[in-house]
Amino acid sequence: MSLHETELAGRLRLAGLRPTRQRLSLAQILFGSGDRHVSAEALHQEALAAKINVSLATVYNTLNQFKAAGLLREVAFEGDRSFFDTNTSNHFHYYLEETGGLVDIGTETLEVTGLPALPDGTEIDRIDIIVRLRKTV
Amino acid sequence: MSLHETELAGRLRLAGLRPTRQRLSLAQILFGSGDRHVSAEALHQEALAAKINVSLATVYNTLNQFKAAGLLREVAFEGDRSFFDTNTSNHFHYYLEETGGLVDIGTETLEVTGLPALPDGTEIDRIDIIVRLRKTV
DNA sequence: TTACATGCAAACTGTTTGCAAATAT
DNA sequence: ATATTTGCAAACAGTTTGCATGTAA
Repeated sequence: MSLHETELAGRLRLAGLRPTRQRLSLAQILFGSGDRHVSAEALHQEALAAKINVSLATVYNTLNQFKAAGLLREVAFEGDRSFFDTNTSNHFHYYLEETGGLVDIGTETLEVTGLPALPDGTEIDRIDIIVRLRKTV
Repeated sequence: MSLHETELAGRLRLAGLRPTRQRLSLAQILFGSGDRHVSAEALHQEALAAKINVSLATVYNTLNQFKAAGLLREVAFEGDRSFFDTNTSNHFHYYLEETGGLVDIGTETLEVTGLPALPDGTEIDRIDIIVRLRKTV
C-alpha cells in the first residue's frame, strides 16, 4: 500500500503541517505499508537506509507533531524506549519480551470487565493493556 | 504498620542482601506503611527529609536489588519516569493524568477476556493494565 | 580480614531545544 | 517576503557505572 505524494501532502495539510520533503518521506515510511510500531531511532535508520536525509532531531519533532495531530499514538512502555503506533484506533498490544517487538491485539473480542468504581470526579480517558509474552520453555 | 529492624533485616537476608543501614532505612520507608508507589527521586527526597544519608545512586541500586529480589515490582510507564510498587501481587493501576499518581486496582473482580490465540511458542508472562483517568469536565 | 556496599562524579541513553541556514507558501 | 522547518550541537532528565573508601560478616 504505497501512497501518492498528493494524498500524503493532503493529510499533512489537514493536520496543519507543511508537507516538507522530510515529513513526506517519513509519512511515506510510516503510513505507506500497513500498521507499524516504530521507535524514533528505528525510523531514523530506515530513512537513512532509504537515502533520505533527515536528522534524528527532525524525526523526533516529526513524530511528536504527527502524534499531536492524531496521526500516531505513543505506546506506553516500561523503561526508556518509546514506540509510536500508526494504528490510532483503540487496541492493545502483545509485547514479545524475547525480541522487544510489539504486536497488535484487535479489540473485537477482547474485553475488560469488573473495574471497580472510579475515583470521584474522574472518567476513563483510555485503557492501556500490554500482554507480556515470554518464550515457552 | 512500622516494622521491627530485625524483621526487615530478615527479609533482606532472605533476599541475599546484607542489611546495611541504608537498605534498612529505605526498606522501612517502603514497607513500613502499606502499599506504595515511589519513584527513585521521590524515595531519595523522603530519605533525606528523614535525615537518612543516602546517595541517589544507592537509592537506584537498592530499588533494583529489591526488584531483582522480588520485593518490589517496576510499573510499566509512558515517558521517562519509572515507578516501583511495593505490592508485588498481580494487580493493575489507575493512572491519574491530572496529578501523575498511581492507584491500585484489585484483581478480585477485574477480568480480561477474549484474548486471541497467542503467537506460537509463547506464553503469557504477565498482563499490565493501566486505566488512564482524566478529570471530569 | 575479606567480600560486599556506599558515595561521588563521570558516563550514558533517549529526548528536547536554541539558533542560524534553508525552504514552503 | 515571511513564517515555518531543518540540522546541528549543545542541553537535559533519568539512570547506570567505575573506583576509592567504608562497613558487615
